[in-house]
Order: sequence, then C-alpha cells, then structure tokens
Amino acid sequence: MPQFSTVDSGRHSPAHIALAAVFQVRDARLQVLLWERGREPFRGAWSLPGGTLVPNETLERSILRHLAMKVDVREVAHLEQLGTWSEPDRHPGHWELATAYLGLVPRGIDPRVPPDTRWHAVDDLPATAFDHGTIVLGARERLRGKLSYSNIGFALASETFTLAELRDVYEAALGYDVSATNLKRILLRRGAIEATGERRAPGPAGGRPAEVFRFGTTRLEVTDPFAVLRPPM
Amino acid sequence: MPQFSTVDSGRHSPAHIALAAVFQVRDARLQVLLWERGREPFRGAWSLPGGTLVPNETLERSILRHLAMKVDVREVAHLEQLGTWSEPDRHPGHWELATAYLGLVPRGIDPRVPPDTRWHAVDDLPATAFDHGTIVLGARERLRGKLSYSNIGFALASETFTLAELRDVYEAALGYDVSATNLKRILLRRGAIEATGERRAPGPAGGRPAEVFRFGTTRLEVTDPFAVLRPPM
DNA sequence: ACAAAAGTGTTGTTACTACACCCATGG
DNA sequence: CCATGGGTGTAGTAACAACACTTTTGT
Repeated sequence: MPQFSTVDSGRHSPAHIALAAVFQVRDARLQVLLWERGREPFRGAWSLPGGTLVPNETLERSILRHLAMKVDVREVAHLEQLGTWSEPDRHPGHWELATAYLGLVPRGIDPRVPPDTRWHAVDDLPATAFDHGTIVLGARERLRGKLSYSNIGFALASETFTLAELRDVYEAALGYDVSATNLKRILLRRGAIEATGERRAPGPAGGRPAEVFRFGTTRLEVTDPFAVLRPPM
Repeated sequence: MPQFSTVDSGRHSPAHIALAAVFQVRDARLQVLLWERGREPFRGAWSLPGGTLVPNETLERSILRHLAMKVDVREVAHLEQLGTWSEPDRHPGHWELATAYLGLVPRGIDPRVPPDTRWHAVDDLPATAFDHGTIVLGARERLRGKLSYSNIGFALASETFTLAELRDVYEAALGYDVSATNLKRILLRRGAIEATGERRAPGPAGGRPAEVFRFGTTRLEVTDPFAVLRPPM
C-alpha cells in the first residue's frame, strides 16, 4: 500500500475532517472564503477552512467551531451538509475523509478574517488544494438549485433590502440576469418576503423611492417542493 | 467522557462506516432491505446493511462491497450518497460516523438475500437500530424529490414496462395516486422514456394491449433542472 | 421638463391536471 | 356486444417571462 506509507501505515480507520465553503456576495460577485496553505502539501494553494473533530462533537458543531476562528459564527446565516469526499488519494500520503458544508453569510457584513485568508470570486478561483475546487463548485450548484425552490435567499441578502438589491444578490449567485419585477412577484406570492412599510431614499440622480422588504423567516423552507407530479388536490 | 468508556476511551478519531437504504417496489409497496441484529446493542432490532471501510477504498466502493454480501451488486441500478450522520451518541458507547447511501433495485427482480435480512414496507417500519429509521425516511424523501424532476424512475422500473406498471411504481414510491395518462406525457415530452414498439398481451379479462416503453438511459439525468428562475432565453 | 429608478398591469406561454371520449381485445 | 383495460383529445389552470406603462423622486 504505497500511498499510506508516509504517515498512516498501519492505520485501520481513516481520519476525518469537516470543511466549509463559506459564500458571500461581495462587490456584486459570489465569493468564497479561502485560506492560503503555509505548509506542504499544496503550499501556497488555496484551501477551504476546517479541521478535525474532537470527541462528543457533531460534524456541524465541529465546522462551526473551526469557522469561529476564521469568521464570526453568528454571521453564518445558513449551514448545510454537502457530502463526504472519500477518494483515497484526495490527500497525498494520508487517508482522510472530508465532510463538506455550505455556509452563507449575508451581504453587507465584512467579517474580520485572518491575514492568511481571502475572499475569491467563485467563477475565478485560484489554484486550489486537494479536491477543494470541486467542492466549491458543487456548493455553488447546490446553492443555485435552492435559490429556485426555497427561501434560501434570506442567508445571502441583508436583513432588509430593496428589490434591486435582492436582484443583484440573485444575479451574483445564479450567474445570469434576473428581473426584479418578476422576482418580487414570485417571492411575495410564496410568502417568502414581506414589505416592511419603510422606503429607501433615492440616490443623487433621483428616482422613485424603493420599498424595503425582509424575508419572513431566517430558517430554510422549501417553498416550491415538487416541480411536477404534485399530489392530487 | 462516560459515553466513550466502554470501547473507545483514548480514541482520538471516530470510526466510520458506510450504510445503504436499498429500496425496491415489491407487492406494490416501497420496501427497504433490513438486517436483523443478532448482537447488542439493539439485538433483535432491524438495521441497514453496511460496514467499515478498508484502506484504498472509497465510501461508494465500500458500500457496494458490503452490499454484495446481501444483494447482488449488479442489481443495484442507482446509488447515491445521502449524507453523513455524526451525533456522538448515535452508537451507544462507540464514537462512529455513518455515511448513508440510497440504493435502488428495479422491480421484478427477486435477489437472493441471507436469512437474517428481510424487506420491510417503508411506511410500516419495524423497530430500527441506531438512527437507521431516520435515515430510511430521509432516503425516501430524497427519492420522492428526484422522481419529480429527474429520470430516476429507471432504477425502480423493470427494463421494459407498460404505463400502468410504471404508474404503480410511482404510486408506491410517492404514496399518492398518479395518472398514467399524464405520467406518460410528462416523461415522453422530457425524452425520459421511449416506446419499444412492442405490445403487452391483455389479461384474461380482455382489454386493449398496452404499449411497452423503456427508459432511454440508465444514468441519472435531471430532466427539469430549475423549478423557477430559469436562465433567460 | 426631463432623466432616473421603482413599481404595476397585461399578454403570452408553458407545463401541467382533470376528464371526457375513443380503441382493441377477451368472453 | 359488452366489459375491461389502454390510449388520445381537449379544456382549464397555475406559475411564470416579457414588456409596455405609470409613479415618484432629484436636478
């Protein structure tokens, strides 16, 4: 078994870490928080934050604990498990499984992050370590799907927002043009967003003041559960 | 750390197993293959087949290897990862993570299974061991969602089928009435099924001979990718 | 008055559901 | 010729996209 000789010879059970792809819309682009590795393997490449479990801890609590060192946990508005990667050669010379999470941070917050971490646009990733590039792209696909049939936008939008702002968030995450007009009607009819009654003052060039909205809940709800084959009645 | 004292005191990293909820439509009901435990804990309760990884093996290959001892692997038409369960007390006295898979066996096959395993209707589960009852129900929800927006029916239907037969499969998995008329049009328009040109002879009571269909591919394809918020044009 | 930004009304389309009706076979 | 099971035709509908139009502001 040559590939286990360096570190793990004799080991009968794999190591296990939790990772997170933390997304935020920054500068009108979907970005992910990456950490620049200081050690081999993959020194200088960018990797997802995470680390090992300690006893009596779930994977979810573990990734939240590790994230607390990179980004304030209270700022992660949504966290969900993506899957577990188990290719034997995903980590050179080390048998390690990784369970990856998708984390979302609302727009407008600027978390204090350590100097060796940086936000990177998901559609322009740098060289990534291990299989982390694949994981980031998988996380984006999960997010794109859920934007369509759930209220997950609450975790990317700021607490209150105009519809133009919400459209910008959706466009950044989906990667194509979205109509604010129709987005409003979809989310209102589903009961996902509600008007606050406030208005946002227009910019220096004038314009009608925008209504201010908020998401009704800050927990994931599937608002359009079945695409087709709905139950009768 | 009282809960780790029996087996794992001093262990710094969790054990890991792969499990599978293998579903098949039998007697017009969605059923799952369960194994009756002969040992404590949960002696006499029913559990999902699976087991530990060996070095140089992915989770997927591991669960296929374990299933080969319960049900012929070639009969599993579809396999996908559901998630990893990590509650510290999910296994009494033992720190163990479990990655669960959904497996589907086409209708009509009757795999030879060992005497300590049995098929159980998913909507009438017996007492289950560990968190396996939760996993089975989660697997059913995953299946129900995918039946709606993908061609996953190929893995539950027999190789060729009439539309009445396919409707029965969908009804068993979804748990509500489905119209064969409309099911046909949905799956034909999406290009998921195609007519073979053959016909099925009617039963003793007569009736028009049924057209015979097949699924075009035996690989999962998302046939209705976005419920709403489709890309423009 | 006019440009800018936001909101509303309306039409058309698609992809379904529901149901009436028609077709082919066995007894 | 009728019961049985399968297939087709068609109307109704919900949820959306597209776009013209209206409203409210700043200069």
